[in-house]
Order: sequence, then C-alpha cells, then structure tokens
Amino acid sequence: VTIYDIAQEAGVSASTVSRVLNQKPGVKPETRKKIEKLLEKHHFEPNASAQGLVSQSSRLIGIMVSDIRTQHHAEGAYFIEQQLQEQGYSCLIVNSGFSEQGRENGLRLLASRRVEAIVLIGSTFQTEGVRRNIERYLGDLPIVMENGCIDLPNVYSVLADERNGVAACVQLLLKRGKRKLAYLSLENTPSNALKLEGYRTAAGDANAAEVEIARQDEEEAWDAGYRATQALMRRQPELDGLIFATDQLANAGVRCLQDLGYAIPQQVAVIGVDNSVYATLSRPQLTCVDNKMRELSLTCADHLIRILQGKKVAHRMMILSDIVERDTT
Amino acid sequence: VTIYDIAQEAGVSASTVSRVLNQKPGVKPETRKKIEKLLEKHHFEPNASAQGLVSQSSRLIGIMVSDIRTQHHAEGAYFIEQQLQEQGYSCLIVNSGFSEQGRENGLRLLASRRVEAIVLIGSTFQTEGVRRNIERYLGDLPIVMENGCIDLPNVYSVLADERNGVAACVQLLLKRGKRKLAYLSLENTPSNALKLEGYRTAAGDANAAEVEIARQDEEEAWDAGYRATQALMRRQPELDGLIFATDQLANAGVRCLQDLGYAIPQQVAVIGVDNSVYATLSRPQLTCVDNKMRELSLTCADHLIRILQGKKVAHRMMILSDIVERDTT
DNA sequence: TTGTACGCGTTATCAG
DNA sequence: CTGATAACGCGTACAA
Repeated sequence: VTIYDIAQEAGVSASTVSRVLNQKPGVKPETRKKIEKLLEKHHFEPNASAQGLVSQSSRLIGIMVSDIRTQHHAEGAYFIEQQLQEQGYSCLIVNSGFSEQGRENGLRLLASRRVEAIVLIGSTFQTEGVRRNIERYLGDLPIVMENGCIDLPNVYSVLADERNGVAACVQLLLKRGKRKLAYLSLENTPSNALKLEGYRTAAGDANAAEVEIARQDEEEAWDAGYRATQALMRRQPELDGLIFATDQLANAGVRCLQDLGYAIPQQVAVIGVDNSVYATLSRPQLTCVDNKMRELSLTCADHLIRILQGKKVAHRMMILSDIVERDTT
Repeated sequence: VTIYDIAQEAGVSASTVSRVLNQKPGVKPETRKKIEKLLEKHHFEPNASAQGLVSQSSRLIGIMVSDIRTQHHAEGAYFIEQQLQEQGYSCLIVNSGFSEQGRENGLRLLASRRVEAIVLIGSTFQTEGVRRNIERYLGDLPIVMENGCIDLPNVYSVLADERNGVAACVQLLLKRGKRKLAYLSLENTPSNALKLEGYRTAAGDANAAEVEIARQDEEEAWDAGYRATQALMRRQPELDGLIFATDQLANAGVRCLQDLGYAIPQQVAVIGVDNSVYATLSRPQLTCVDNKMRELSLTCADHLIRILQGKKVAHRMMILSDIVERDTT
C-alpha cells in the first residue's frame, strides 16, 4: 500500500497525501481528516527506501563490532541504538569478526546502505586497513570510534585511558610491597598493547614476566587464563603480583592461585581490568581497573548525536580510568 | 557517485553499467573491463535504497529484543546477523524496552523499513499487543520468535522447554530428600510463568513458597536476589530446596545462604536456570537447567534462512532442556 | 552488444 | 488549498 493507493481512495492526489503524512500546512482540515482516517485504516507506513532516495538521507546509522556477544560491545550498541531511536534513526548492526576482510566487508556494506554515520566499537578497528577503507568507501562520513583511534578528519575517538589505568595498578602493587610482577593478556589488540605499555613503564625492575596467553583452538578465555596462570606460577613461583588484561582472566587466575595454595593477597596480589561481573563474582573480590566502558559508550552516543546535529565536538577525548580496590590487593 | 557518473565517464549508458555491476551477460568483454576499472577506481557501491525500491526487496532483516545487553539476546542477534550476512542480508536492530508502546514502535519502524523478515528474541514479545500489531503492520511477513509464541500463520516459534526443565529440577530435589521447596523469580515474563507452572505441578505438597521478587527501583538483579533470599529464609527457615528463575538470582541466593550459615546442599539445595557464567562462577557451582539458549538462537537463524529460501519449516518447535547437575544439589 | 524508456514510492517545486 | 511534474538511483523490458 502506497500513498497513491491512499490518494485514489481519498479522491485526491498523492501530493496531498504526502503533505498530510509529513504534517505540512496547506491542506483543508476536512481533507486532512479524511486522509488521516484512511492512513490509519490501512495502517500505512511510508517506504523508508523511497523517502531515503528522494531526501538523500537514509536515517540509518551503522554499528560495527567484532562480536556483539562481548558484553561491552552489546552495551555500546544498546546505548547508541537507544539514543538514536529517539532521534528517528535506525541502526544497522554488523559483526565483522576479527579479520581485515570482515572489517572491509562491513564498511562496504554500510557504504552501500548509505548510512549517515558509523560507530566502530572496540580497539580492533584501529588498523591501517580500516583507515584505508574508510577513505575509499566512506569519504568524509562521520565515524565515531569507541576505544580506538584513526587519524582522519572525519573520525572521532572516545578513548579509555587504559595505559595509565594499568600503570596505576602497578603503583598500587609496589606500594603494597610487591616486587615481582607479571602481566598476562590474551589477544594482542591495540587496547591490550596500551595496557602492556602502561605496565612496562610503571613496573621497571619489578617486571618479572610478560605472558601472551595462547588459546588452544576454541578454548574458553577462562580456561586459557587458568592454564596460563598455572604454567606461569610453576615456572616462576616467586611472583607476588599478577596483572591480567581482563577481569575474566583475572578471575581464572585467582581461582588457579587458590588451587595452588597461594594466599591472596598476602602471597600473591591480583588485578584485573574492566570492572565487570567477573570482578564482583570472584571470591576474594577482584581489585581492578575500571576503564569506564559504560561511560565510553554513553559518550559515543552523545558525540554521535552532536555530530549529526552539525555541532562541533572534540576529535579525541579520553575518559580517565579508576582503580576499584577490593580484596585481591 | 552513481552509475550515471560511471556511465558518462565510460562513454556508455547507465544500463550497461548496471549490467556489469550485476554480472549479467551481453556486454562486450572490453567494455566490461573498462567499466569494472572505473567502478574500482571510484570505489563505487550501489545505493541499496534505490536497488530496494526497484527490485521490491530490501534485503533487510529486523531483529527486535527488549534489551540487547542481555547475554542471550546478544547471542541470538549475533548468530542471526552472522548467518544472514552470508546470504546478503543486513540486520536492523531495535531495543524495544519492556513497554507495549516500545514494542509497537519497533514493529512499525521495521515495517517502514520494509524488512523481509523479523526475529523477535525473548518471551516478552508474546503479548496480545504484539499479535495485533503484527497483523496490522506486518501482514504476512515471516516472523520468527525465539522462546515465544503467537498463533498466526506467518509466525514461527522456536521454544525452550523451561516448564519441564523446572519440573525435572523439582524431581531432582525430591529425590534428594528435600521436602520444603520454594520458587523465586524476578520479572513475570511468559517464560517465567512457564517455569512457575512447571514448579507448581511437580512440587505438589512440597511447594512451600512462591516469591515474585520486587526490585527496588534501579537495583541490580543480583542484589534483589540476595535480599529476597534473605527475607525468605528469615520467614521460612525450614526451607530445604530453592529454585531460582535464573542463574543470576541463584548465584545471589547461594551467597546469601552461605552468609546465613546454611550448608549447601546438605541443608538447602539450590537450582538455577540458564546454565550461564553465573552458574560456573558460583562456589559451590550451581546445578541448573540448561535451557539451550544457544541452540535456540542457532535454530532461529537456520529457520529464518530456510523460510527466506521459500522452504517449509515447522511452525513450532521445542528444544528440550537438560539438567546440569553440579554442587548445589 | 548497447541504448531508450519506464517504473519503484516518495518529496518538492511550481502552477493553478 | 490542490494537482501535475520532475527528480532520487537503479533494474529491466524492449528496441535498435
């Protein structure tokens, strides 16, 4: 059912129906009433494609994530969709996976859909390939990156200060008298690289180990964390402070240390990053870096709306991390 | 940049460009080559709105959830997007919230976008309002419901057997010699109603309490679960078997019982539903109903593809739940 | 092998 | 106040 069908039934032209539909003035009240009745009767909904074509605006936003099942990706997608729905936008979601090809496909798809802006959630989009494909396919379309950064005039970044967050952790451990520290991470994302950097510079001589955990095929992160901790402590039983790239890993680490008979935090202290449910469900509860993922997501949504409204916003902004001290330090 | 721009630069008509774009035969190889070069040079991507308009197909799928931050909603959205991306579809995501108004808005929005199918994830969409609005705005558009059911010829359901799952839990508790049982749930969703039903019929005389937890404003589910358990055990200290509508609640319940000094499972046994991370992170680890949310999601994706391919699929199918027995029974 | 002409559903401009 | 008419970008008969 199109506006023509409505027009015909009402005995008017399509233009008049369009005027009613868009609440434009210049329609006789009775005519308007009659058309509104028909619109309601047929449960008419305008064809967004046609509207987009003629108005040159899709009212579509693209959200790309590596995997929406990741808690804070879902959170980001939620806030963005939530906020933009109120502004009359709809959101296309793309799971790119972790390959450069997947990311390119996603960007091209969004280009083809003529989205009016894109949000890239997660540091995995901070790659040269993404940069190139943005230039190629998206031109100067506004793009907001959550916890990632690409140097292009149309790309805006909202970053977590994970480097200093982790550095602050190290300080805390040192203050607690720990002298043999280790840092463990799973994937080597740009985000994790920053954490490692923070760890290195702050730890100095106390840096006794750096582990990039190798995941065995489809192994769960938790299990990989447990195994890695076990192997590490067997190799270097003298370690007294462990920093994990995520709470999930740290949770596994705590459990492993307990099983090995270490007293936490007396013998070994543990710190995670994210301040997620894994931190609060752990016993003892995890001390961790709160990288403010929620604020990041909310800020991205805000930023996006501002940008769409044509307002100026900072190209880069950073949200400072906190340390939440609980029972493992 | 449109096919006209390309056509002009190539010195041909737009139709020829269209033919090349869609890999249609009947174009001189040299002409084709030349056009392909230009397409590549300009990083041309066809306007999906225009394609949709003329071809009468949007290649768009709508995914509606109450809140994508819920783990198994995200999981569902993931599998569906993942599978359909391969088939050349894109996914629109809508967070409806929990109001009937939100759900109606979502459905109308998807109608306006002319999606070719809709997936409704979560039992909250099993309402009379949704049924009415589907009839009104979506006509006979294929709709797949995950864990929900609406009796309409174009609506397909993939259901979890939570009723029998919970009933089996009760049997287990009875077998363990428990005689004073209680069931606790948070929201009163259709899904939880089924669980309660399963509990009631199976428990019979052993049914000593049913609690619908009242959440204090923005309180976390976990805290609400803790409080509710505390209040309940104070009121009825003789209870010896607690069934919670979700693992998250059960996790809180376990913690609370420990704090109150109950031995688990000797004095009080606990069972949850979902088989989520809350179950495995709990100590003692939670016995729970595995309602197979993952299989549900995967099956929905499969179903959807079959339907889009015009194949016949069952209108309703149920995926049987398992009990995963761990340390709380 | 290629081009012309039309239509998809809508909005906007202009004339009446 | 209302109705033609042209555009938006693309696909497709049909004609050349």
